[in-house]
Amino acid sequence: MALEHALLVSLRERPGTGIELTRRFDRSIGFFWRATHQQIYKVLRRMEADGWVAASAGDSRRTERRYEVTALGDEQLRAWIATPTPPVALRSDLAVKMRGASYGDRRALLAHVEELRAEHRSRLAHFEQLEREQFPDPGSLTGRGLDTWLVLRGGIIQERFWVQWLTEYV
Amino acid sequence: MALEHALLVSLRERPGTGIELTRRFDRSIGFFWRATHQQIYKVLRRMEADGWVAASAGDSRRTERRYEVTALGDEQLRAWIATPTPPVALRSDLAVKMRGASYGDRRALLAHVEELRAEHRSRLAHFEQLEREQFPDPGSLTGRGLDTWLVLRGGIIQERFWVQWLTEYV
DNA sequence: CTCACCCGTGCAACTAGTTGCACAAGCCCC
DNA sequence: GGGGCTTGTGCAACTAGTTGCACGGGTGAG
Repeated sequence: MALEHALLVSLRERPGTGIELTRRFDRSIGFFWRATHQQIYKVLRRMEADGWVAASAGDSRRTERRYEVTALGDEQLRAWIATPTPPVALRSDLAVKMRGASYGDRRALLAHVEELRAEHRSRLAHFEQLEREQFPDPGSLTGRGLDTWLVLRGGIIQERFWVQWLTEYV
Repeated sequence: MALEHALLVSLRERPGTGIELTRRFDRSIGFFWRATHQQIYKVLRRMEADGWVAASAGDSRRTERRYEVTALGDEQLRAWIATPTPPVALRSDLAVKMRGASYGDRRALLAHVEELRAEHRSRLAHFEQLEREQFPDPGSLTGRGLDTWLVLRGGIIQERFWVQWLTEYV
């Protein structure tokens, strides 16, 4: 149920249209919450109906709708952030395959693991580069900048988890 | 779509009833794929209809149904393990909350993070104990034992990821 | 100018998973 | 040996997310 709230966070930072939100999700929050544009449009409509966000006509096209957070939406976000979060487990097809390797083609699985490891390596490198470029001095951060950095750190550490695990595997 | 296949893996190791599978999911595979008993019963019925598994009457109660993998199910599992796996991202409410901390009660969030960190710490300790007890000499493992150990390693490394990240946070 | 293509929005149908509850069989205690 | 409790199976209703497609309004090439 976090998609609504992820959208609220994004819209609090800056109002935007459906497609803009979709693109913002390709970075930062998107490390930890992925969504298709269809899902985002659907949820935005519902949030509008519930009064969490308000839409205004955009300027570039007739059909464009620019959303911003209402007072109610703000309150909802605040309340949600205050509720405790149960720890969620990662769902990984790959882990299931590893566990069942005896019942399939072990050699082929190893090749896939190798590929995935390369992919995670390059994502890790990408994230680390982002960190160097955008947060050269993390010690001085506060407020939203700090929050963004901490989530990026989560992305980096997560990629390290993958690289380390898959390296043990191969 | 991995639940079917996770059940196949579990049933290949040993035939079992719905409730037994539910309990097996509380460990090992369950680190990476959690499911409620309702979901498991539903999927077992579908798999039976599709001919992936066969049910026989259990001994302890009239209604008990003991499932085992058919030749077709085995083939499906083998084929699935051979298909490449797209990398899936972790979905984390907590990350969204961290990212939106400016718009809520930062102090309360920190307290929750602290709690979750303690929980991950204790799970990590539990997993490490399992490893010591059940795999005193990992170097000598092969086949299914090796697979089980490697997945447990994934669970351990994942918990370390959480502890590390949340420690950076607080 | 206009036609072909692209882009942003969105609907429809489907699948996966969750929540809440029901029911029957065994068990356990008096 | 009967009444309440627990356990295993499962249905029903709902929510979240995915996949595939449609449509209308620009935009740019000829």
